[in-house]
Amino acid sequence: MKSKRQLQKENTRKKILETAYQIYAEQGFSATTAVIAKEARVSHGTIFVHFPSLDELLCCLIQDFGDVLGSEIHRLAETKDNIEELLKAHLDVLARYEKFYIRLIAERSLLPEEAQLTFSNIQSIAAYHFNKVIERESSTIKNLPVHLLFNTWMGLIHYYLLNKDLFSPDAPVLERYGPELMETFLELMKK
Amino acid sequence: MKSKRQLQKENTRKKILETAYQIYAEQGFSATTAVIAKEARVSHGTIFVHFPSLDELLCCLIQDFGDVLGSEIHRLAETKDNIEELLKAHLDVLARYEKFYIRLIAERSLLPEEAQLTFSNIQSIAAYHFNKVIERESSTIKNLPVHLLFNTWMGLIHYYLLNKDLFSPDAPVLERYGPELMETFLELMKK
Amino acid sequence: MKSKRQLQKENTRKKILETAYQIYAEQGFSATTAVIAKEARVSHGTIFVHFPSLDELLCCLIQDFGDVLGSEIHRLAETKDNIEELLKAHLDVLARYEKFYIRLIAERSLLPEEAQLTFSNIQSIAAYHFNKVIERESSTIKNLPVHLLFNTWMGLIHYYLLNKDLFSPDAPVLERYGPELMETFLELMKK
Amino acid sequence: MKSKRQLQKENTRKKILETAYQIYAEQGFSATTAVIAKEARVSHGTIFVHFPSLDELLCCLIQDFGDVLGSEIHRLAETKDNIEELLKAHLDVLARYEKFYIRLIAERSLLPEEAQLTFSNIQSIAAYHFNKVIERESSTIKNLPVHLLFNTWMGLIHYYLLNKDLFSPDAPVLERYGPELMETFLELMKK
DNA sequence: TATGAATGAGAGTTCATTCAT
DNA sequence: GATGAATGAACTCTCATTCAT
Repeated sequence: MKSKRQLQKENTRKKILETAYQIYAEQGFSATTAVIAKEARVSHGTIFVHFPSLDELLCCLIQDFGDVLGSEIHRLAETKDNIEELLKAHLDVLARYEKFYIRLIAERSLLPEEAQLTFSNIQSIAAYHFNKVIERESSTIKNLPVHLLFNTWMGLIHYYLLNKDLFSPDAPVLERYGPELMETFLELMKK
Repeated sequence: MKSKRQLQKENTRKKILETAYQIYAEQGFSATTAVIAKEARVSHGTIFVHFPSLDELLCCLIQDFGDVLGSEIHRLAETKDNIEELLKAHLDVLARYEKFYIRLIAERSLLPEEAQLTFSNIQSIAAYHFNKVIERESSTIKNLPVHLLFNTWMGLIHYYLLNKDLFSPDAPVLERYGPELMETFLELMKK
Repeated sequence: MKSKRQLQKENTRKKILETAYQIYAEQGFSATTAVIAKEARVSHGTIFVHFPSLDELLCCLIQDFGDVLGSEIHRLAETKDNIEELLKAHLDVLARYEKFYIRLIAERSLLPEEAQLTFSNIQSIAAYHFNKVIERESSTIKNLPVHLLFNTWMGLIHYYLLNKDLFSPDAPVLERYGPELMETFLELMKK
Repeated sequence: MKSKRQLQKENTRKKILETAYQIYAEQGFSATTAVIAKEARVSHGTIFVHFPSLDELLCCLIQDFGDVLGSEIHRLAETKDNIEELLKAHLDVLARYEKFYIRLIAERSLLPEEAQLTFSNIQSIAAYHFNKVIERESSTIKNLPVHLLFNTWMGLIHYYLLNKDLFSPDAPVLERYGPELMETFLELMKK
């Protein structure tokens, strides 16, 4: 059982991470620690009590995000045994975190290297499930290296995410274009 | 006829733009105006004589870049009447400007909104030629909306460009993976 | 008779002072209260339970140090009745606390004024014994005001202590140069 | 011939150094760059236009100071051929820069290492002249290693400088005690 | 036209101190 | 009495922009 103090500390840390998540999703990764602190209603110094540096905060945040995203993809993907459902699940998960995910892929170069790696690892979970399902359905799918199929899929959805302002400035992109993208990709893969 | 002064001025402006292009290609768009001025061998203030603000410089630079890229694509694409050659031409052009182009798509969020739009317009030229060729070859190509085919192609190559550090940290990505990407895409499109 | 709580409290206080002594000896007086607390295995706040402010801690520490040093000098000096043995005793005592003593004279300006005064008072004990012995041996010693002789001696050893990094970066200075300094000083005083 | 711009720049740099000199002399080396900027009537950023970092400012300042002090000592010492005059000259020079010199020897440990070395080198100039004169007068001086004589002298005056608050809180120490110290030291050296 | 020294708002980070637990 | 999370003022340093020359 946790003491009140421990709970409060965890709360503050969580609050900072959640606020950072929102602020970054909204303003991008050039948002300042001062803004995050203000929005989280903690003092500026408090951020550095919980995270020794901005880079550390970013790493933790993205690590956490990666864990959540990865495990959600994993959980949903596990029960899917056809490619269509898998892609749908993938889109569903990304749609839920769309705003932040866009910032992540759009501003990756601003992030500390460690965070970049962390994020890179997320992809491999999706790739793993993709692989598994593709192999099973290989008879109806064009004979191409799996990784190229996967990268085409990733490229397609990232392209729409990165160009959200063109495709769907106000509403979430994946909500609007997800089905279309899926159908396109399925049709392309088909023998 | 231009006075000597005017020529000199144009020269300086050009020098700044060229240097900015190189510096940004090398260091990304967080490079400072001071660095650009130094490398261009002009004073720091001179930059602001020619461009009222950094954002203006970025807009002009990307405008210029867009014009060059657009017209090069246009020039090469005009003579191509099959999809394969067109894609090859597209890759060739992008390969020539790879470093800067990557920065552009990777750090687009750092750019002023106007520059983002400017750049967006570039795509339409490629799209136009893509459209034209696809329609001609529609008999052998899967029956999908052309813009989705185009976006799949763009997504694929952008995905490799954006993840250059993973796919080809040292050598240019398009040089190494271009053919493979093209073949993949052609195979996918095929009926 | 003391309650358990009182004993505990005294213990903690002592622990803090001892740790502070070691940390300051090692790192100088710019060491932070957080470091001291950590090393003393008490919470950061505990320091301020025992000492209302950092300055107060410093004053107590230096007061205590002064008391120990003063009484040690006094104890040893009391039994010495010739100048040579007195100086030797003085050096011996200082050698035992060399590291901290150096910090004290080297970083005196960082200390609260009160601590500076406290420390100043230490000197007078040495001066007192010096005086006494000198007067007894005045026949063989140059006819100079005693305080000037004493200050010359203090100056000489402080000079070596303050420039330890030049004279003896690794080994204790007084161990290495003490005898030499003593001989020099004795020879200088001699008629 | 220098342009107005160059003169102005040099002026600002000089102003910053002079102000830093005064502020440090008055408040010690923990004075902040903001205070120096304010007192020098330049913006805070200007300091970093002229000196890339605080450490660099300190190094330049102490370098400059060392050069001035060293050459003054050298100039005055050159024409002196007896020890008495030499010591008087030494005291005269130090007296002129007393406040800053005290900070330098009192807070040496706060300075960047490079500055510490710079300062150390200053001493050797005094030592050189001391050596030369002592050798000439060796017949009347006690037979002791010259460096020990020199260090005794340095120790003596540094001791009075470092304890200015005890010996002469208001008036300059060397003005008040210089002659006395000199006489004492001469008497001690005498055979 | 070109210069570059000067500006100043704002960045991340540190740390003695407080106070609810 | 002891805790340690939270505070916030103060620190050094950055950089697009200005303007007298």
